[in-house]
Amino acid sequence: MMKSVKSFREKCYNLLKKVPSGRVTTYKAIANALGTRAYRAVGNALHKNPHAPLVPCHRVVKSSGEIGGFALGIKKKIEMLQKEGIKIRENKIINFAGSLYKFCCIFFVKG
DNA sequence: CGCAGTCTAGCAC
DNA sequence: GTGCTAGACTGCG
Repeated sequence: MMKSVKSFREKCYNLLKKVPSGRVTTYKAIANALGTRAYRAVGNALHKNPHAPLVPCHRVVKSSGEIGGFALGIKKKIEMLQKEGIKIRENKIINFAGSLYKFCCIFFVKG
């Protein structure tokens, strides 16, 4: 069905780009911000992430506080996050709640 | 701990 | 062009 649906993915990347350094977000937050429940679709879009350096897909983690996955490898994702100031133990974020970033502001302020 | 739900992208026919 | 499968998740039992 030739779905010219670039809105979903584009929005995903757009939201992700709004995530500041030293902060992380969850797939749910993105899906929720997009107004959908396709957490997996978000991860899928990020896996194919055409905006690799443009979109910090490594700043996206699971809602459980785990890293989740990464096209280049979980370890790489962790190292990148740690460099940004995020503390990670094994495959889980320590200050997850503290490093977690929400798209609330963009929904209210719509910057 | 395991199953079901939800959406998009890619491959096959 | 249409249909089916897979995938970086989440919530409930």
